Amino acid sequence: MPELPEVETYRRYLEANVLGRQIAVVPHIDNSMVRHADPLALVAQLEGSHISSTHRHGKLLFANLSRGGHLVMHFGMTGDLKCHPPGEEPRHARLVLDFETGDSMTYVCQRKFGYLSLADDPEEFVSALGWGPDALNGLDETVFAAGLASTRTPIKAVLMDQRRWAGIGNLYADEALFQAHIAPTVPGNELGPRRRRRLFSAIKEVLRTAVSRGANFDAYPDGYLLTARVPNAPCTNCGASLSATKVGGRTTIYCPRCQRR
DNA sequence: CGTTATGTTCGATG
DNA sequence: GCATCGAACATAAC
Repeated sequence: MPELPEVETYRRYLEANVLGRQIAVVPHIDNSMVRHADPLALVAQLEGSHISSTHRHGKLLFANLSRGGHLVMHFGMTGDLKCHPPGEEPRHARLVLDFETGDSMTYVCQRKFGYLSLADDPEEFVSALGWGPDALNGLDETVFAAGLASTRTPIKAVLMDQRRWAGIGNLYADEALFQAHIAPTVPGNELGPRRRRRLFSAIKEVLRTAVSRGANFDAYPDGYLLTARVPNAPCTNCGASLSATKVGGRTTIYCPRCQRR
């Protein structure tokens, strides 16, 4: 579940359920998931801390720890957060926090493509990764235009490149291109000002809408590709059969009739 | 058995 | 340096 809207939903979940509650003990951690930090140091910072605030940049979530530092969470393709009674950890638990108040919260990551870390400063961590501004809160049209103008790479691959701007993955790239009526294979530098503006607006609109619905696909508006993103399904816009292909190495679903080159 | 999966990185090649 | 392609990571579902 982990593109920008999903991670923003996790952030709000932390704010609503975990903020200010002291972590008594960390009964389980998968050391192989910890990057750029010492697992023992991470546990040491977690135990006795409470989360005092949260921050998100692209697909990265940061939890400010009261004893110092930030717990960093990346969710890969299969990450999730879940509160539950102590001792009832979900499958594929990679980090479990037991709170003094009684229950627990688990970071789950089935495929282990995500990672955990400990950072002094969130924005320093982000810039060390070389990532661009947050696609929802930090990306402006000037940067967007410059990012497209400088490359012949297919627009979909450009949208997913975290070094240009952070947070858009395979599904929301398809959705934004669908809403903007732009074919995924168009080279970035072939989009004129008009279509570029339409795409910029579509990105913001799609991300805002997804966040406001808690990244729940079932709650997305009629006409969203993500409500029926299946090869050969009828386009919600024109009824044509949706095509499937690969762009940027990822499965891509689009309408060959309404999305123009 | 083979294929696919909401992510990212690295190496080979042109 | 840039772009493209494929493989790799680890695990499950169909």
